[in-house]
Amino acid sequence: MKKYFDILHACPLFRDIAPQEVAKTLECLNARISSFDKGEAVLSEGAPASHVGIVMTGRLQIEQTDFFGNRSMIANLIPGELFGESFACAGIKEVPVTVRAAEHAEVMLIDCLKLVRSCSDACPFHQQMILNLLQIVAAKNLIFQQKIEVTSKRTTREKLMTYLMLQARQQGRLEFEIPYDRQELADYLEVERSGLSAEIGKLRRQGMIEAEHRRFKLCNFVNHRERSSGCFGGL
Amino acid sequence: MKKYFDILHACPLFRDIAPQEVAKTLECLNARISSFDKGEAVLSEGAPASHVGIVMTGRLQIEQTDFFGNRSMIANLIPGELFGESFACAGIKEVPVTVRAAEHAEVMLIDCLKLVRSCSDACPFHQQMILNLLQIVAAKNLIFQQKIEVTSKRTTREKLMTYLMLQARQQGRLEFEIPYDRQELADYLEVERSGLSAEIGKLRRQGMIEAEHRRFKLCNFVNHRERSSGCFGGL
DNA sequence: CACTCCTTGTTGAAATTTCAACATACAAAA
DNA sequence: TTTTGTATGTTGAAATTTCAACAAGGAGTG
Repeated sequence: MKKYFDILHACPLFRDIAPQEVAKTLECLNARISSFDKGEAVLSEGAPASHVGIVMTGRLQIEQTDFFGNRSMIANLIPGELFGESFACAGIKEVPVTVRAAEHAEVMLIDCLKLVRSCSDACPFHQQMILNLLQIVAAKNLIFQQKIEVTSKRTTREKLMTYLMLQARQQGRLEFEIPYDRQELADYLEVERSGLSAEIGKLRRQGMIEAEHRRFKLCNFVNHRERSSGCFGGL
Repeated sequence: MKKYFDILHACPLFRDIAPQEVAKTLECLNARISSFDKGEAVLSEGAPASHVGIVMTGRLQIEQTDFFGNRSMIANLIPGELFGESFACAGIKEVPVTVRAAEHAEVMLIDCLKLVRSCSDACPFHQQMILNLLQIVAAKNLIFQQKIEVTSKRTTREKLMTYLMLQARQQGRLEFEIPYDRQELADYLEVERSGLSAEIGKLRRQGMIEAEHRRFKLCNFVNHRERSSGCFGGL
């Protein structure tokens, strides 16, 4: 039981809610924990999008099936992670994905309507959770926006450079580590791993970057600024 | 003055707030309207991300400048549209973009902190606006997710088919109209217009779709289901 | 050490996309 | 009517990506 509270406490949905108040909050929200066997659907495509879920133990996968019947994996969820919040908050009727237990898993489900409508005694945790939810969804938004900015570039080289520059900006240094290995980076950039390796090699040979494993360093990367300054109206 | 209220009333941020209460809400939020000349920056890159903006008149553009100094246009905002909400709600310090008036424009700016912290007399509009904001941000999330699903496909053909199938699903029919002309569709799919036209022609000749202007019809598209059923564990 | 597994880099051919250019159709304007 | 402009389709060459296959270098294991 303790371990549940540890996970909740680390979960951004419960940020700034005092540990001793979590239990009360859960009661107020009528949160319940359900168990799922490996392969079992936690949420099936077409089911009402009414709940926010939190992985407590085990591992879940979000899948989507296209018109051809091809199933593709969208995300992999580990304990502490949230799912379904965008669907529930956006007010759509049915979830367009299936969430499945990749191994035996326990999941906490919270009715989003309950969360969103203030309870009768207007408890303050409630309000805090709504703000947390807003923060979480907005942050995810920025992550998506950034991914789109990167992957909208047409060539592997441009995608890679855009990604590296964003990382440098975010980490505030020209030398930094990325959270992906080569295959994962290729997946993120939506390009072929071999082509990515080739492009990294090319940039390295041109002296624009240093790269080994997850550590990158940008060299002759930054001094090209202002190239297009004064180009107003052209956009 | 009346026209401002018309725009606000149509703005999703003020959904379910009675027209006669809007003025009071604005006062409570200390909302103010500012004017900007053409080319002037409404929000400059690096400025604190504290406000949500609503375009009242004119037109704004969201720009981003990369490390090379290349400026690229991210969005085009017309009256009634919101901007800055993801940055403000996600709690990041500085906006990573510049919002600029593309023509003379009036903008309403609302301090997100004021919006998010309940006011002293806990007015109910307040709460409704937070929920509206949550709904808006979550809906944008789904739009991004969908765009990523489409553009993550590797070929023009796959991108196009994925997009058309999603449209068909959303509109609930196999014959439907899309909101883009060819150039705009190519931009959305992140492909070349000429290549897109070629691919549409190919699909048409193969009898899989009918297409003229913005009207599409999917024909031998749907019966390929279940091809990969039973492929568990392979994902 | 030998062996396996895994990550990364490399390579060349095939497939695909981009790019530039032009053809056609249609609508609006003169 | 002619003219102009815009949207769309088409084409071929150049550039790029994908694909399949293999090589090299660790890390871990027996």
